[in-house]
Amino acid sequence: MRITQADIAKIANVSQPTVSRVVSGDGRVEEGIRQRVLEVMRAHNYQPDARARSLRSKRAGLIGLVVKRPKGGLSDDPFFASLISAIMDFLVGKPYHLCADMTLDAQSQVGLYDELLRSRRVDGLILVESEALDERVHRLQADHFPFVLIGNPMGNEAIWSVDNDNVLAGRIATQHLFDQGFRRIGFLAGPSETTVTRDRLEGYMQAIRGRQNLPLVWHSDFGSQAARETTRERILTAPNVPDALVVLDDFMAMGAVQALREFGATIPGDMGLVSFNDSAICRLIEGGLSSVSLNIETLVQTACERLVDTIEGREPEGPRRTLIPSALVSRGTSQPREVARR
Amino acid sequence: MRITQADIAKIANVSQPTVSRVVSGDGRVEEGIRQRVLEVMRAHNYQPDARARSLRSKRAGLIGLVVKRPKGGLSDDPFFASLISAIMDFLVGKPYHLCADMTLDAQSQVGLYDELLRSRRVDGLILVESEALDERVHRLQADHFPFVLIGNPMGNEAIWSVDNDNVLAGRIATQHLFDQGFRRIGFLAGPSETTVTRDRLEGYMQAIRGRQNLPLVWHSDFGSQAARETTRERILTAPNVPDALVVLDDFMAMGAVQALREFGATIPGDMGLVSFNDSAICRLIEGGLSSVSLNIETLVQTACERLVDTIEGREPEGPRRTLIPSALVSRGTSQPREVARR
DNA sequence: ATCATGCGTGAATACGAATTCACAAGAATA
DNA sequence: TATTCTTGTGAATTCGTATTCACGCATGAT
Repeated sequence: MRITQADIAKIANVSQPTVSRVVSGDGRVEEGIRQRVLEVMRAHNYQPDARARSLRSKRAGLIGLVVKRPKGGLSDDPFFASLISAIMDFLVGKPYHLCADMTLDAQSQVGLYDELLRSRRVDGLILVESEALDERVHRLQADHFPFVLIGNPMGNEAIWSVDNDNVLAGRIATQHLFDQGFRRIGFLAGPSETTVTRDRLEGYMQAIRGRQNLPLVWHSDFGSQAARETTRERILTAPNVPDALVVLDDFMAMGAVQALREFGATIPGDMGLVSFNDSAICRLIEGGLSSVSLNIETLVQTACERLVDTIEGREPEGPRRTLIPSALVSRGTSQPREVARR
Repeated sequence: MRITQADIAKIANVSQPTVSRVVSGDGRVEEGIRQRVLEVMRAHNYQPDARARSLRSKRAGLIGLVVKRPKGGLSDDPFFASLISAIMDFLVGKPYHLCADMTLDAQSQVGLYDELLRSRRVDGLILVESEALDERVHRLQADHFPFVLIGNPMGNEAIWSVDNDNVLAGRIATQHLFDQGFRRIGFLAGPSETTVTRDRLEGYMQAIRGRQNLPLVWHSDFGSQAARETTRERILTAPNVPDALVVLDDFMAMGAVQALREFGATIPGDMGLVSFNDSAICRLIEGGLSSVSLNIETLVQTACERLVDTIEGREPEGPRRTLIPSALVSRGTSQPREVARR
């Protein structure tokens, strides 16, 4: 049998509301009584019931995270791991817990939407989506439900959203290679329909403007093996082989590294490399892989602060659309050619 | 203003309990009335309130996951990523959501325990801990709270627990190297006080029994760089250099690969390698890194099924302590020496 | 015809805490 | 002394749903 406020009240010879006042720190309780109640609570190891509390006070203390991925599609995704890790970090000590859900298809999306939001299970939602074209978003807006999008809102300025500034990241990566003395810079991209490819490629295009006449772009599937094959069969055999590559992510870059090694090319002597994400694998090769770090902590912190502000009725600071700048971590694969050659 | 069962009842000209019965699928409602109520519910877009429901019916529909890690300590941990991903996979379509929390220290542990369990926020708990010496575990047992441990219960047979069979994994890895023709097999381990090191080392010891007189064990810190230094400075300079290494995890193995390459040694010609976890990085080197796969899906599925059974009042099948067998994924670093040499 | 049975329904209550409201007792003011 | 104004407290109500209980009606058995 559970100890309730009513039980505590009876034992301490006060009324249940008084116990409630003590629990929630309402000042209007005489010090003597307060102490007595606290004592009884401690003695009986009382713990308030979150459900009853939330039913009455309209605060669930839960923040939902919804990710749309195929089954098993998260385990190898370092972005997701960092994301959820950063959210959990952020929430430590705050009066919210993380409620994480995955959906497979549009069908279960809507179900989850009802299940999580309209049933008032969570106070707000973090949506992770590369593009916010979803019907959900409209429903969320129509219902005035607090939510923040991590990803691209497709120009919808009414949505609170946070994203990595992938255009900037692409520019930084390319610019860095120019600065290090590389002159024919190529881009090893992912599938052209993905936002991340589009954005980083856009940054690359901006950076080469005026410095390199011809963009050198190759599209490949994700993953190190696909990138390795593309590098071997299409980049290294191209009529105009670049002297440096911006690669869409660390895994693909590692594939490129393999292909270059097999070919007998030195890095960065024959080919400079910069990739994105700055994941743990960047340190797995001699000298390290230069990579543009995504600053996921800041991204998550910004998103969470916006969301919590919205939930708690404050107007969040800053613009609705926030882009988190990236910073390059320069390692061996982008050292100046002179240095690399001596 | 929210639509409640009472509202629906009034509109459909029935009583609130009848609406409740329709919602929860209680059969004892006349078909005509049921249809009318359903119609009104649809027309007004009714969604039950999870909080009220759970207050009354004692079911939160949440499963808690508690991980003890330092701040930021999850983002680079592929085990954790697979774990949480597998849990989310498992829960898709089931009447439970995942509530994930991280604690930093023993202090916040207890707070979280109160916050999650005793406040009845979650129905059950998944504890991820290498060793269950925690005070929490005793409290969980004392309170008869449904929970399952992922990790080592330290011989406590009263606890439902699931773990990778790391002893078996260590044996498999070592055995495999013997089978491939290696004869002086070393073990590059992590810090000796960690359970994972102890268990896999135990498997190694079992496997070399009778086949190799002397165990060859080196302890190192976690991470590729520490492993690389250990390999370079202590293994490759040892009086008795092994011809193959079992390495505690993929990252450390990649460090060993680096050291071997710098040394000019070929893999597996001069040194065979097998590691553990079978993470994505195994495919980042030419030929691939042989690794013992942990089968986290099965582990998580077993743990979750046990937990859900316990929550729903059924006695879970199988033994309290379950060990999930691992399977070796053989790749280039453990190819037979003859093959490697021709 | 009579009585046990079963079914569908609504009134009432439970779940546990927060909040509203009214009402004491005491202090401060006129 | 009579009248406000505090201040602290408890009775009652609220949140939205599930459950218990009792009642009325119809069915079937006797």
